[in-house]
Amino acid sequence: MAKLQPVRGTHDLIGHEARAHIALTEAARAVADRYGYSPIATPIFEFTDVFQRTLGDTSDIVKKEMYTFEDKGGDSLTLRPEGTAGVARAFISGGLRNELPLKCFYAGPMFRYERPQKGRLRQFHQIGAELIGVPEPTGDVEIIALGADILDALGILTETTLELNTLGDLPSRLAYRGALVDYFTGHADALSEESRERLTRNPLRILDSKDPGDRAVINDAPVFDDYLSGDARAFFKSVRAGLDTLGIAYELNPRLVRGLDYYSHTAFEFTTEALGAQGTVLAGGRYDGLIETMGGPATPGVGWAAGIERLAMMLRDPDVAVRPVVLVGMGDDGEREAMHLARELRCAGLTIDLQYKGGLKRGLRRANRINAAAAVLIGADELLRGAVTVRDLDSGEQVDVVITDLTDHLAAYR
RNA sequence: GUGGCUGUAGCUCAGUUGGUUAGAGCGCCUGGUUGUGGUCCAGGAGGCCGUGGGUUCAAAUCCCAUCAGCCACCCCA
Repeated sequence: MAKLQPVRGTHDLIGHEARAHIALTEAARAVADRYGYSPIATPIFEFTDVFQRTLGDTSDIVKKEMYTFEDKGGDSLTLRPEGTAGVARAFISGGLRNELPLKCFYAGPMFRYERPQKGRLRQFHQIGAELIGVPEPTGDVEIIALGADILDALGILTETTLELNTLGDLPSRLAYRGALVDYFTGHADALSEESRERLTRNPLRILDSKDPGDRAVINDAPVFDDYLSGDARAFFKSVRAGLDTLGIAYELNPRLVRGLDYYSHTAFEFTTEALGAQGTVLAGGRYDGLIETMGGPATPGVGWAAGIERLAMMLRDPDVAVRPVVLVGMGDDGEREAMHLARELRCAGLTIDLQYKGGLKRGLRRANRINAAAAVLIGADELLRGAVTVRDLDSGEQVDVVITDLTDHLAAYR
């Protein structure tokens, strides 16, 4: 802490950046509203157990990325690294089992102790949606459609690719996992060091390895399709058919593996080339076993999360801030009247920027800088007549306006 | 957590083989216009050269450490 600087991997949101985040979140929320998804806000920290148990002891998040600390009461707490576990916990502790299906949308900060780089921060923000209590593939289709429509509302759907895979049901996955471990163990000496580690942690990940040596071994590895149960295969087929019906394009990616243990069946990611190494923009899947694992009633769920910073990087200058009208008062009487009028006009729904101090020149210069549409000049001459001067800052034209007509006159600038 | 690149004014950057008061553009402030912006002209403020240590008569420049940013890996949003 030599100099006053933000904690590594955190970032201040200032000005148009802050505005862009809010606009983006609200645009997404509006789409979620139309899908009937209600807002939910869970705490940004939970008992460590909530994440440890649900994400799986072998996941990177639990192993090295959690912000965990002990509070003054001696409880181990963790800043949430993702949103689903908290929602699931709220579902259980709030006794919402009679409210099914539960459809919710959230937005807020997440925390992961990672090495930061572009598109990856220690505190970042996500929007997310969860659909709890719907075991049918229709639920998967809806949740994916919601994600696609939000990306579309933001104008970036066409720059993304929807990748789709199935992780099968639990029996299928365990059988396949076992087959993979057997196979790769037999070829362990040919595997990279990293993949040998993955063998115990998450064997499915080996399939996604970029190591050339690994690729050769992977080519002859068992194929998941051979281990998929009939039910799991039928489920996946329904999901694909639903997406086809809605005209949502996707690419099958058999190597798409989710990092968190609680996923099953459908896994999907909207990815882009535009963001470098961090290509995943919106990702999720089905988590049928999660709530039961946490000690709740067996309840299926499906959902996704998207990184707001990553989405924001894909938007092109969405600065659509309203152009204000600037009020410039001159002299004591003028400044007092400006303050008074500012409040009246704001209450009337206009966006008003009050010039607090300084003369006309400075007021106009500042008006120009903040891209104001018009300036209202309030000085002694005008006040004697009960009027003000309204200057259009684009044309430079000025007109005298009686104060009682000002609100109506400025309607053109709202 | 691993490897590579980078760090000079609010921003983008220049700074010659180490050499005396560290520069430019943009932005900001003031004046030219005691009540009229954007253009133009003149002037001004603003830098412990990321931080700490070392080498040297002398360090923005060389060495080490550290912090931060970027890129790749890992992983993920």
